[in-house]
Amino acid sequence: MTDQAKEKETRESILRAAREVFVEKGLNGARMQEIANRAGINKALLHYYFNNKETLFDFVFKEAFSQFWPRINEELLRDVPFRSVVKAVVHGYMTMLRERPYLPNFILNELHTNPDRLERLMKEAGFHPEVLIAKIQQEIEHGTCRAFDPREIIINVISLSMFPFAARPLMQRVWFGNDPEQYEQFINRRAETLVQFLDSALFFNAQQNPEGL
Amino acid sequence: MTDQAKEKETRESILRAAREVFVEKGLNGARMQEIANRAGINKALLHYYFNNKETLFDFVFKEAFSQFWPRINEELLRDVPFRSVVKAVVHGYMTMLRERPYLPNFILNELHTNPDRLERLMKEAGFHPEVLIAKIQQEIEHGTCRAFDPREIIINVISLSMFPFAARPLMQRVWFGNDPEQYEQFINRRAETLVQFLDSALFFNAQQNPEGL
DNA sequence: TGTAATTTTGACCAGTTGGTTAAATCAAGT
DNA sequence: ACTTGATTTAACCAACTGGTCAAAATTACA
Repeated sequence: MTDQAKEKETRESILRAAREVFVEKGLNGARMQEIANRAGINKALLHYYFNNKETLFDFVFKEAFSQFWPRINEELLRDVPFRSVVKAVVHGYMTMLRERPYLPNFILNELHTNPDRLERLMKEAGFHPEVLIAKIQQEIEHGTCRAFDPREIIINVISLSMFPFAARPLMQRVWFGNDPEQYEQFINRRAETLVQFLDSALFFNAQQNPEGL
Repeated sequence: MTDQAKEKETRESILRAAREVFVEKGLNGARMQEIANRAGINKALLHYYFNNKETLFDFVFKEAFSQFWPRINEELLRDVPFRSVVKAVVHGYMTMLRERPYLPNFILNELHTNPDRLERLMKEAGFHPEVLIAKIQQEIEHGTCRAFDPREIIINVISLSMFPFAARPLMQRVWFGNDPEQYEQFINRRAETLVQFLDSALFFNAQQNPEGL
């Protein structure tokens, strides 16, 4: 194996291990030793790749944080109705979260512990809601969408998508006797019903399906 | 001052300090020394009142956790329509969360770090959704409420109530230039609009207000 | 006032943690 | 084979952390 390939491989295994441990234990609970162990390397080598804990955490957190806001630019550029945007966003969130179920908890966890990091990352992984808000307002004026504060609509969509993942340990126990499989099925069904729920909440003629998508 | 009064006062100041520090830093990030400092006492005295960190954390967490599930028994016993129950629950949540804005984050934080504690607390601070589910199902059959899985309805109500508090640092920065006052106003307005939102989502004749309450 | 019980304190400790260092190993080019 | 540079390791350390303990201060009460 070449040098570069090996380097990259080690780096990846470190990041994978770091993600695991940070997600499980949080920044403060995570131990560099454990990350090294899971990556199958020495602790000194860990510091060789990432100078210190903060650097490593920052890298992992940044990666996760970049996925927090809905990705909608493409949909918005095309002239689809807001209703289809909602559907696309929800489905996008749900598939993303099925792959990264740890993400909401991870982000909410370290959200208020280090405001400076947040400030910095907010600028880097920018979310520009102006276009989206304008579209919502436009549909409200046009009478298609119910008249809620657009910011609340956006927060509601994010809340409904993320919270069930963040509160999974609780929900899984209450509703499904702590059976992971049943909860996954529940989440799978939810991808559909959530769109219906938001449809009823936001749009006037909520019985039939939206045309696009 | 009598012994008992003083003891109680010290104990309360410890708990107040512990709540602060645990909420800010999490279980692992919290330092017994800092808790002692904020309580204005010695670290040894802290261990005199609470044997160890776990005991203290358990106490604080348990107190918070007991408020997680909606309190609805009284409303349900009276024969009010589900629509009014939703309204009452949302308002109950919002006033509770205005007093304890740290609660969602705090609970979601330590949710998946210690499953055993969760298991124990779930039994103590019991939530018995059977009655509520039955009521929802009944209204669905009666044609008043849209046909969603009752469990999803409950999760949605909790999500919409709690998430904006859990994600406050983010939301406050994105929408309100990190001005706490503006966010509080936003939350205050939300108490009303959230009821409307759920009304549209769940019930068929969603324009006018529900009769009860 | 005297005394037993409780509350508070400062000093201390053993274990852990993030991080360092100097030396050893390895890969690749010449 | 030799040099050069990157990678890996074991041993180590200073700082910190939760927790202890014996003694001092305070309080309750006879």
